[in-house]
Amino acid sequence: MSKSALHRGVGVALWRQIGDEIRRGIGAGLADENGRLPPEAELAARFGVNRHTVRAAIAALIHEGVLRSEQGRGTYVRRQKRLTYPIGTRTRFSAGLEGQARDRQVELLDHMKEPANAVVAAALGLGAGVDVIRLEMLGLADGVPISRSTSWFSATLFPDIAGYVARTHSITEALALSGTRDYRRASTTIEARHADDTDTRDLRLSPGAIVLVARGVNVDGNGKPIQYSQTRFSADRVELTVSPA
Amino acid sequence: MSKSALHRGVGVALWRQIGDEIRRGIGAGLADENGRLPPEAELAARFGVNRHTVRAAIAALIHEGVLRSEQGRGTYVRRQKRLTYPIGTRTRFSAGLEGQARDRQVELLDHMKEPANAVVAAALGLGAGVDVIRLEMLGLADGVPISRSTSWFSATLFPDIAGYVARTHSITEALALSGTRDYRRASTTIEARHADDTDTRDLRLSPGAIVLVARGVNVDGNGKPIQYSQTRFSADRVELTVSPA
DNA sequence: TCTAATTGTCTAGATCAATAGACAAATTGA
DNA sequence: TCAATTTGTCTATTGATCTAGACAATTAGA
Repeated sequence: MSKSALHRGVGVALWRQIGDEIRRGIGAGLADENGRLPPEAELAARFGVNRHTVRAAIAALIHEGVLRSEQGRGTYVRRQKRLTYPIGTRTRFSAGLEGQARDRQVELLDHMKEPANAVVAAALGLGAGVDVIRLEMLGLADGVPISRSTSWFSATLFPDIAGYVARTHSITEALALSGTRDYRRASTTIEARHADDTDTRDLRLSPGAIVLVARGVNVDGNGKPIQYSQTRFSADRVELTVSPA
Repeated sequence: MSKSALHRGVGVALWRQIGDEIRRGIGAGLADENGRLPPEAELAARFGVNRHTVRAAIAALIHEGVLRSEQGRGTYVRRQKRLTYPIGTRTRFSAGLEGQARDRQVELLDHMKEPANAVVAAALGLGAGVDVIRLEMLGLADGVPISRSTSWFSATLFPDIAGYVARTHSITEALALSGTRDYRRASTTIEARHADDTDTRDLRLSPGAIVLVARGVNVDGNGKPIQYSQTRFSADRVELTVSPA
């Protein structure tokens, strides 16, 4: 839409700005039909910088897993399109990405029982300090980390949720095994911020990258809150769709 | 939640990382009840950098209008809380921010008639190349730019929309004057990216800042598309809430 | 009024970012 | 096989960023 120029002396190195620009350009026709980027010399001319500066940008994107380059041939994009993740009343990780990635999977990184803090207690409608179970999860599409979420469940109602998730790799199935066959999204809040340490590690991002943060509550058929979760998405790999009804 | 450490040699200057960190810390208890930040020396110690580096970060935030500092007294936050902007079927700019800001206003920056491109035509259900009216608008809360939007309307159905918006400073009223008394949001897509030139100028951001981009279609009572819009929010000043139903 | 706390300004040196140029190494197609 | 294209590596130089230290200016409180 607007051709964002580079800014010097604003605390962001040119190679990083160019890297962000290239990432954005991918999917907007920067690469050709084979996913091949223009040669370094041409990019340098287009951005009005030295080739070494473009090379630094490309090196960073290669490190992130966005690009891959071959001597004598050129530099190629690893994945062309951004995923679209639906946010609606009936969001399920795997079903939402169907048709966009061959392999979709939820991995349980960690789980623990802990007393609910004020926010979690309020969201789940529990008294403060009541025991809840916290799950740390990673969502993957074709082996690439897409989302990193933290969820809380009542320890009384879902004592075995962690085991079920570990076994089935699915929240929907784990809830079904716990006796909750249906659930829906009651509310979602979305914000954006720079990636922090946890994000860069788990989502394989570089510092300065953007994460979308979605916080929300899932309720059962009777409207009773069963899950509070906070999910971080890589803004480079995902966009969110708010589906009506 | 996680104490994000600083990263050296990653293309983002320390003073900018610290600036982002301070911005995030505001509203998470970094400033005291009077909006006063810890002294520079303490911040420098906390981040493990020289005081001059913290000063560079603060200088940038002062330039952005986030902070204000007084010699001998300390450094203060200008606005403590982030606004919450609701995204739902019945989103209206002014009503959505009611109670969060005293003064809310929509300003028409520019308008023109132009042939619809493929995306706009598809969204509005028009043939490609049919004339549409494009409005460039700025949303303000208490004089601070909050959102920057571009909207398209059918030129046949809403020939005078620009004049009505300029006069009433309200989309809802301009549509009513055009004969459309009710409308609702059919779909919204949300993504996050770094601010580009237009964003930094109109929303008074610094490069490297984050914008939330919401794209969506409003339809009238019969489900007929009447407005396609693309709105950019400053992620530092706004969070989005997805309201159900 | 004096002192402590705090922000503002200056100087000097060390490290990182960007430019410039040259040439090597690999690939492709004539 | 040869030439053109493209990525990979090296050296050297200039400007931006970060550190270190010292001291001035302003404010608030004892």
